[in-house]
Amino acid sequence: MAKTMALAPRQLFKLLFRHYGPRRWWPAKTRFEVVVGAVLTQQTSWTSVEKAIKQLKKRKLLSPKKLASVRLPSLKPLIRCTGYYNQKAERLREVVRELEKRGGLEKFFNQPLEEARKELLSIRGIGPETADSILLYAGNNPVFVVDAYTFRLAERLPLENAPKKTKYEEMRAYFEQTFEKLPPKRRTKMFNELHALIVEHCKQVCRKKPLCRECFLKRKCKTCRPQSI
DNA sequence: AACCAGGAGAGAG
DNA sequence: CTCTCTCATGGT
Repeated sequence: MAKTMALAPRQLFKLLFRHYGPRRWWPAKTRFEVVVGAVLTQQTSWTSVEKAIKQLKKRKLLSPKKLASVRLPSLKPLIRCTGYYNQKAERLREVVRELEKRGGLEKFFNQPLEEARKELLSIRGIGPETADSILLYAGNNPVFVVDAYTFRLAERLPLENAPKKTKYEEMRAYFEQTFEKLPPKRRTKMFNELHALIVEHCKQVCRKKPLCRECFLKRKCKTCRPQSI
């Protein structure tokens, strides 16, 4: 009976946090690095992005000014390891240019949240997930980031009353609503951890260490089934 | 050796 | 609005 019960987002957070502990995201030193990483990590593993970031640092290109004016032939080989490097080189530079045009990140986040989101989404190379990643992890705004893992988890757990796949905005609203009574600072911290926890969990259960539903819920199960969450 | 990775954009219907 | 294709390298 208990194993067919749908889970609420709060419970999900509790279980994941208890199991994995704080994630300390985003793995970057500056807000600008968050932006660069957010673009490069699209459909790509983070380890590849780390290599690319390292390369950019080595070439002293990891700054708004430099990246805004770099020539594509110089940029492409450095981020080649992240895949889609032709697109990403062009789009990454464009993203940096657009943000510089608006006076830099400091000034950019000094505006209403919805305005910032709208502007981010208007830039080529920034879709909903990347925009929200930047808003949350670079701007410390109380925004929940939805990714492919989130949809998968919501469907397979399942999460109670969760929206269907492909409905990004609905899923984001679903998570944000469940914590709406908390103060903004607290929400920011929650969303920061929850998204990172979902990523960590799915990376493990979907590839390396299969963890069945029983394990997930109770952390003690002798009959792990193949269908991991 | 297939399959997936912390997506996004463009085009078709 | 909802599919479907494309972009591409790197790890399991």
